[in-house]
Amino acid sequence: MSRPSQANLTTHEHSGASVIQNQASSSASCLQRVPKLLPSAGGGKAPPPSKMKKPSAEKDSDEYRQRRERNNLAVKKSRMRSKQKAMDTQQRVNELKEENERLEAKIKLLSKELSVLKDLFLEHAHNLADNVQPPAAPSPAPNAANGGQ
Amino acid sequence: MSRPSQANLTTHEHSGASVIQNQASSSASCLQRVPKLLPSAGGGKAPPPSKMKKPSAEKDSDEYRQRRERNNLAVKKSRMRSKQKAMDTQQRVNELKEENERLEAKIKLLSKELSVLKDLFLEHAHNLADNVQPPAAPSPAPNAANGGQ
DNA sequence: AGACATTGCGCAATGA
DNA sequence: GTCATTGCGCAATGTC
Repeated sequence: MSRPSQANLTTHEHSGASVIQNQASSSASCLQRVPKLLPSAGGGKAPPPSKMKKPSAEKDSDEYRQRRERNNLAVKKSRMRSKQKAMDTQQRVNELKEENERLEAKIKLLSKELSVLKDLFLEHAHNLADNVQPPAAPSPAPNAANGGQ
Repeated sequence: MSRPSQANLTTHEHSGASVIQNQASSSASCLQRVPKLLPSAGGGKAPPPSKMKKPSAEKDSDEYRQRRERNNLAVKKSRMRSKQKAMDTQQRVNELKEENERLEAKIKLLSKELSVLKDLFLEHAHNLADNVQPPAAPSPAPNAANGGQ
């Protein structure tokens, strides 16, 4: 479930080949400059360019390559899960909204039922009061102006 | 207006200096990292490394740099909004859950009320049935009504 | 001590 | 044409 097929990952030509660079094996090959990052700012600091964490070696190392690949996989997985989670959350919102509507409808219905019963009760009470008192003259005033609330 | 203060961006030490790399320095001719991408795979193509979309020029162009910078800003903005949206969605879930609880509590209360009223009704009905059983003589024998004889 | 997971960032392709 | 989105790799960092 977590990993469909990482075999494809290695292939992974997303679109147009873009930066395909292969350091292959032999020959250090140092073409292509990588101007990445900013050209330093004016007022900022002036970090000595001759500073690199990686002493040139390490990068060609097989182990480095392997670590990178593993990390790339991990990153991909993590991002996938992140997206999935987002979608799940969105769906949850929809479900909750639906349930909310259902509950509100139910409340409406119960309220109505309650209102009817209360009215019946009131009517009964009036009838009883009126009937018991004057047995011969039941006043025909069944209903009154009573709001449900 | 697009760049509030790129001075900081350039410096941009979000955590700890990260990848500040400058290709314009002496020494270390070409050890930048470019091994990007994977070593091709089984069915994939074999992209000749000696092929670059960017004829070396273009990249040094001021316009290129400018475009990149602008895109970087756009990317940042987009990602920020994306995260914000995700958080909003999560919060919505919480709100909806709260409201759901509220509604359910209300339903419970209404149901209880309804139940009580119904029970009262049943009780009354039984009483009536017992008392009104004999339609001819429903009155419980008035004590002094006909005692004259 | 290693391995995996997260996160910020830049690049490039694509969408609108 | 510009900006917005998205997939990807890299590196730093966090967690176990």
